[in-house]
Amino acid sequence: MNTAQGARARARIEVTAAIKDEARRQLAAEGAAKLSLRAVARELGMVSSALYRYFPSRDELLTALIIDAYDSLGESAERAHEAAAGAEPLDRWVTVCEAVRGWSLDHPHEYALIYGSPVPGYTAPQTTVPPAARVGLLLIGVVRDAHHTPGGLRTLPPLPEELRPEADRIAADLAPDLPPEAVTALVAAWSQLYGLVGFELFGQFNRVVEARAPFFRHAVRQLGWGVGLR
Amino acid sequence: MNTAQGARARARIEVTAAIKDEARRQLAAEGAAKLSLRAVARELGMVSSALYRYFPSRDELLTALIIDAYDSLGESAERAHEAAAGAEPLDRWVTVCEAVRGWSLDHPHEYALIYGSPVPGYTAPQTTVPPAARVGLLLIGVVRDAHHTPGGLRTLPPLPEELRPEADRIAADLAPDLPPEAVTALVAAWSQLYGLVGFELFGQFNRVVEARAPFFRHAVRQLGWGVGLR
DNA sequence: CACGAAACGAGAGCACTGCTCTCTCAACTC
DNA sequence: GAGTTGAGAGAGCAGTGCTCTCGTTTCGTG
Repeated sequence: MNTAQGARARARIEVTAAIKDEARRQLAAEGAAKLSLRAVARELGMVSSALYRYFPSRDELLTALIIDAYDSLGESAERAHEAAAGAEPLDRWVTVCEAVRGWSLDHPHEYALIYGSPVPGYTAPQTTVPPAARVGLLLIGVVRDAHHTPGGLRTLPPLPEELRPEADRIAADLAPDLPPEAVTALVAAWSQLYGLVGFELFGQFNRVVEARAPFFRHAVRQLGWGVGLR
Repeated sequence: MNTAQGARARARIEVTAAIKDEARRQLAAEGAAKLSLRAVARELGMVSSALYRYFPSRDELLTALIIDAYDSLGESAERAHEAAAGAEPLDRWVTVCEAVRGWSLDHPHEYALIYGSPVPGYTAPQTTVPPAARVGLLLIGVVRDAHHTPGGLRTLPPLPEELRPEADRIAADLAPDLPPEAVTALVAAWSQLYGLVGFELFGQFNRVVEARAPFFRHAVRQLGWGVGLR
């Protein structure tokens, strides 16, 4: 049904893609704040106003790039996970984390776009939620696999009283089959993973950590251990 | 010697402060990207070009704000630490972390300025390093105190072979009196703290974590436990 | 004290930005 | 084939960072 679309519709798809490609190029080269609609249009041989036929505003273009970035990151992580299919859960956990780190080092500006400060004045629409969840779901999957495997998860220390209801709620939302202690630890570890990546990427580790890959590997292994993997 | 400075010099100090204050106001209101030199000048009743007598560029203004932000955060954390002087190390650790979170929630745009994506194309000069280190030094201090206290630190799991030299180097740089396992865990925990804060601040926890304070408290307590505190 | 240097503020101007509006022309629909 | 819709061009608006020039004020020094 798509193949014999009108010439108009096909052109629209192509131009839209070309705009995103060029925008991504500029994003990679200069960062989000220097992404200029006019420059994109110029590079594509069009005039800036024509671009508004495809994206109603600069923010909408950025949203499109954000979604693509989440998907690109998610796909990287999922591929790495599949490639490690046979391994121990803890090793798969480390593999996924390293894929996140690798993608981030390869796409620093796109990382900044999705996990750095949200572009000021800009709040991401709901559309971005599912792609954004991919890495998280992957990590949940690793822990769930471990849980349903002989040996299972370590027993984690009990949650403090004040956190029990919240932990039950989070667990019910994300992974009802896992113990609340593990799900809570998982959410924390998920965010902490991005602390590690962000600090490396944004220079906070400069003159502090030199051998970044081994450091990262060790840190995320500890993180995995902390959610109950062995 | 400062009191009888020339009228010119005193005026310069005042105007410089006024510029920073107004810039901070705009930063808090709108975020870094919408901080406009012209708007600052306008608000102060000067013309934009006059502002360049005080800051050679917008980036330099931002740098000044970054340093102030680091200092403001550091001071918050230090004050909280002092207020908890008598407590157990682990409790002091949690207190410092909560002070970081509190300051960040109160100053989201300043947090974004220093720990979010670096303003694109911009790399912070060396001047920012000492203020940026304050929170880190505080955390090191807590762990060091614990180490030199009866009971001391937990014995941490041994480091992997590949990380030993790096861990020794980091420990020698930051805290030669602490075991390398602890210093390595400390650096990781330091970055992970900002993962937790950043995710809360930038909306990644929306519709996932609701009771943020208890969640955070628990997570950083685990973090402290992970560096050897008990 | 007076004079020249330095600091300061104002204003005009440049090149750039996101975005809007109007106009024309080609493609599609009925 | 006529009418509707979508695409691109161009001009224009308000805003940005930054530079340059030009009087004025202040200051250190001869």
